[in-house]
Amino acid sequence: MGEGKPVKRDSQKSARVALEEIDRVFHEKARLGIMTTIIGSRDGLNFCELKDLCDLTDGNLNRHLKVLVDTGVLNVRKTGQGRNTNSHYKLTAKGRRAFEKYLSALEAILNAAKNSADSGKSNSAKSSQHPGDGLAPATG
Amino acid sequence: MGEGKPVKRDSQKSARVALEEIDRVFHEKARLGIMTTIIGSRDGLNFCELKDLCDLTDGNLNRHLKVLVDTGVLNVRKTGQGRNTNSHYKLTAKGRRAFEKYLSALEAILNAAKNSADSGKSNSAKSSQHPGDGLAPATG
DNA sequence: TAATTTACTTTGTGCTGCAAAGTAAAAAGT
DNA sequence: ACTTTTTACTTTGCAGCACAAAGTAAATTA
Repeated sequence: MGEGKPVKRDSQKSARVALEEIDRVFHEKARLGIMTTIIGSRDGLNFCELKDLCDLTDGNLNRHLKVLVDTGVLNVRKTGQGRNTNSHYKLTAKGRRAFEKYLSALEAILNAAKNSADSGKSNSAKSSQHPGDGLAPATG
Repeated sequence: MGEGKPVKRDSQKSARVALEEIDRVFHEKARLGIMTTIIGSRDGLNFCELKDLCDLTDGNLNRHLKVLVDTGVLNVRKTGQGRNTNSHYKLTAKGRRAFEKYLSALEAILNAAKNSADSGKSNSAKSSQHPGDGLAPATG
């Protein structure tokens, strides 16, 4: 027993384990937005709806969707041609599972960080109680 | 006009707002690890400690620390020379505030995503058009 | 004192995100 | 009818970033 701060060490460890579960496919602003948008739609969304909801440029959205399709997170169904093209994107079962795993990892990191933030904040005694939800702003 | 799912829309909206608060400086695996590690230490950590705790290569750690220092998130204090160099990194007040803001944004997105995931779950996910394609488990 | 180790720093490369430009077809204007 | 505009994407080019290999400086060991 030489450990002074078991709580902090625990946080670090779980954060590190969770960090390994962070899937780069999801850990990207634009794609995180796409996923958060599409995961709530039962029947998927088409290009234009996504563009509108995610506030991305055409090319940018297209690229990220391609990544998500190529990794099997989404599937596409394209109908029509030219101006009438409709590309309908939908979450796959694998995609959902993978994303939920990512979310779990994020949650673990978040909790670890909040916990650590608490313990590292004060300059003197360790008050290891954490406010349930909001992160208290730093003092100075 | 004509929205049927207020809960989902709410989630999407808050997720989108939070997405804008996602600071690229923190939204990167390695740096997230560094931050999560260093935020729990009252007096900061030196290069070697960070290297050990974050499991990063020298060059990689150095680069990310540089980014964090250059953006004013961390400050460095270097003593000694050559093999005796000791680079001590510590969170700045600004850095702490910024990181806590990032964490809050992450939390909002996480909640929105979880919320949306629940509402979008029911009948999708089973019928993928491209089965069999493995989801790359990007663990590296 | 030559080789090794420690504690970083610099350099090179390949990938990724982003937006501008391009394409195809329908709709609108003349 | 035919030219222009709009819609719905796709392709291309570039800039920036992450990562690791190689480099540097000094202390320690053989």
